[in-house]
Amino acid sequence: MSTVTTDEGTGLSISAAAEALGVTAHTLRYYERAGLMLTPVDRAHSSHRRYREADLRWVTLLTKLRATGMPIRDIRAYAELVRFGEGNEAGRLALLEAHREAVLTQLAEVRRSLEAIDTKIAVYREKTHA
Amino acid sequence: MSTVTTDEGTGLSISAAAEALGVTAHTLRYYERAGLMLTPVDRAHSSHRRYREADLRWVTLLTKLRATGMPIRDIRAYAELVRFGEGNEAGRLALLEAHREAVLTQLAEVRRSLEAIDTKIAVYREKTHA
DNA sequence: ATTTGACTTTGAGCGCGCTCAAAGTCCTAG
DNA sequence: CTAGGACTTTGAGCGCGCTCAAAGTCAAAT
Repeated sequence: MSTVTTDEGTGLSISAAAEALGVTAHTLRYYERAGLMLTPVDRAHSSHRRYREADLRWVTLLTKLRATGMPIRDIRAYAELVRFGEGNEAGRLALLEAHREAVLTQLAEVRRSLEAIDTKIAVYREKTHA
Repeated sequence: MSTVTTDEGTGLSISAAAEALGVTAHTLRYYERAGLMLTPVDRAHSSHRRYREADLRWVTLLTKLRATGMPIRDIRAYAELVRFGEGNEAGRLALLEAHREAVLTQLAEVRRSLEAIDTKIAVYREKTHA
C-alpha cells in the first residue's frame, strides 16, 4: 500500500519524492545518472533510494533551473561547482547570472511575440464578434 | 516584366528570405514540408523558390508562434484553418486564445522560478562580495 | 510458500525541431 | 566550354530531455 519511511535512513521513497517534487521517478533517476545530484542519494535496504530534505531542496532548485530553460549540461556544471565545495562561489554566481540574463532575454522575446499574437487575436475578435 | 504577377523577378530567394526572417533556408524548406505554408511558394526558373511579401508576413507570424512555444503540429492546424478560407475565424481565434493562455501560464512559471533563482543569486552576492 | 508490488539496473526508444548529406539541376562568369 | 555557386529533392541524422522496457531483487501480505 503505502511505502513510507523505515527505521534505516529517514527520507522519502523515490515515488514519494517524485510526487512531492512534481516530477516522475524516471526523471529523478535520470537526473542522478546525468550527474546532477550533489551527493549519492541515500539507500535503504541497500537498494531503494531515500530522498532526504537536502535532496528535495536541491532537486527543487534543479526544477526551477529547468523550468527556466537551463540545459542539463549547464546544470551539471553548476552541480559540479557546488559539489567541489567552498571557494568557487564567484563561479557559481557567474553561472547563475549568465542564466538569468538568458532568461530575461528570452522573456522579452516571448513578450514581444505574444504582443503580435494578441494583435492577431484582436483582429479575429473584431471579425467574429462584431 | 511589369504586368505579370508571377514574374520571375518578384520575391526573394530562399537565402535572402531566410536572412530577412532570421531563420535558416533549411528551416524554411522544413516549414514548407511540414505543411505550414498557406500556399505553395512561388518558383522562378521552375525550381528556385521566390518568397513574396505575403509569404514573409506569414512566416513572420510562424516565427512568433514558434518563439512562444507553439508546437509545429498546432501551427499546422492553424495554417489549415487559414488555408481553408473564410468561415472558420472562430476556430482560429479559439486556437490562438488557447495558445495565449498556455503562454501566460508558462510565463508565470518562469517568473516564479526566476524569482527563486534571483534569491539564490542574492545569497551568492552576499557571500562573495561581503 | 507464494504472490504482489515497489523498487533496482542498463540500455534502448521516442518526440520534437531542426540540420545536414548526397546527388542533381540550372544560371552566370570567365 | 567549363567552373562555380545557389539552388533543388529525398531521406537520414542529431541533440535534447526525458521515457520506457526488460529482467531482476527484496519485503510484506495472503
